[in-house]
Amino acid sequence: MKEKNTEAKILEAAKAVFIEKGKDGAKMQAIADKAKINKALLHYYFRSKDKLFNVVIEETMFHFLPKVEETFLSDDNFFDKIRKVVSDYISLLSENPFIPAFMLHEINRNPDGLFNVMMKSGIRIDLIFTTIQKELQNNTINIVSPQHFFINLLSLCIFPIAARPLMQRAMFFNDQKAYDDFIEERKTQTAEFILKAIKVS
Amino acid sequence: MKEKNTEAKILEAAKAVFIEKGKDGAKMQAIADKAKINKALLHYYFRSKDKLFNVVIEETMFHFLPKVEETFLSDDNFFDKIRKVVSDYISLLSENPFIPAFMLHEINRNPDGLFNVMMKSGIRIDLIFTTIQKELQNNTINIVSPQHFFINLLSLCIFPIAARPLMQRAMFFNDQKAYDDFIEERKTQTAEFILKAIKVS
DNA sequence: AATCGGTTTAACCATTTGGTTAATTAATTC
DNA sequence: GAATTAATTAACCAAATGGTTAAACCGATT
Repeated sequence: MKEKNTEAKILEAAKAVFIEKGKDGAKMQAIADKAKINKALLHYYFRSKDKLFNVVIEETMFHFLPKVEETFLSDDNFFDKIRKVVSDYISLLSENPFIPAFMLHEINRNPDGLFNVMMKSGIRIDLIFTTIQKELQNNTINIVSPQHFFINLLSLCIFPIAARPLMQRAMFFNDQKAYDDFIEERKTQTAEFILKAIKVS
Repeated sequence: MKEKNTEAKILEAAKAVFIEKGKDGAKMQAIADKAKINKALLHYYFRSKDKLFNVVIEETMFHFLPKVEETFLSDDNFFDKIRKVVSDYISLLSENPFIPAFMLHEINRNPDGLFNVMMKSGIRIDLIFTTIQKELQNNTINIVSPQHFFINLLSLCIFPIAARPLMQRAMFFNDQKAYDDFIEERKTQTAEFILKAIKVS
């Protein structure tokens, strides 16, 4: 039989189920169903739920972590970098709307495990801070610290996607398109909000 | 026996366990152990896991939702209101560090259920928007819309607590006190960041 | 076509888990 | 203080769930 790559089919299904339901809420049977295979095949390929989940976590981190660093280390104008990183990151997350809440849940469920994976990803958060620090010394921006600035940026990009299901209901009468438009606006407005807050006056 | 109020003891334990582990990760036995009672007593008082969880959700929402509205509807100067709501909300959340990620997870797990509870809480988000809108018409602030402004404010308060376990490791070498200080700074700096971003220039 | 290795499945197993029952103990009422 | 009601527990149950096993299947090799 072997119509396609079974392992890839399983991983795709596992990602979808784990990210939507969380590790505890996800059932191996549900993953098998989604991949249209027998449950025993899951264990044939990945041994255990823990092992499978770890692979999902690693692939997810490798997929979503580097984007920020990448843009920050380019040699664009600093303000344009902010515009780009905000827009790109909001785009990426809004196409994967369960990722933010999933990751935040996992951050609290197993912080050490996540942090180890993050280290393995080779991301260099200190390089981002250095870039910001340099800009700070050039007197083009006015911020308290690179850490505050960076967290502010992440907050404004990630939270509106993580909280979407409630915010869409509470602010837009559960109008899907209204929130889509809202997110679309945020791709530019969030950067302008940040820039106004940090520009030297 | 009946040393204290058993029902309250159970609820306290249930809150702690549910909020730390999430609905799926929480086990009834763990709640019983934490409350130091027999598992059957849980069902004697609350019938089922679902029922118990609903009570926890309701109490949690009633505890954490109204604070924002309260401050916003006071008749302080608008800028002082922002300073106060930001400081108070960051304080409240940092004393209950699992709440943000728990709520965000729940928002995605069961948005309709959560929204219904929110409605029952009597919170009037539209009144907050009206307050902001009025300020907008008085030309004292420069924002895109009350919705953007409100989400920005929530993002900057909530995300840094929700992501703390990872951020503390990634940014401060897992130094507890360093992150405590960081949060303490945010109580004032976040408001100033927002104010700079919205003040008419 | 017989065989051999990797792949897939149906059936099964052991543990965990939410929930129940029947009996015991503590309070309350008469 | 006996009778009645409420609170609490140990033991048990059934379903769900992660994981295993042995057999079947399939494609390639000889």
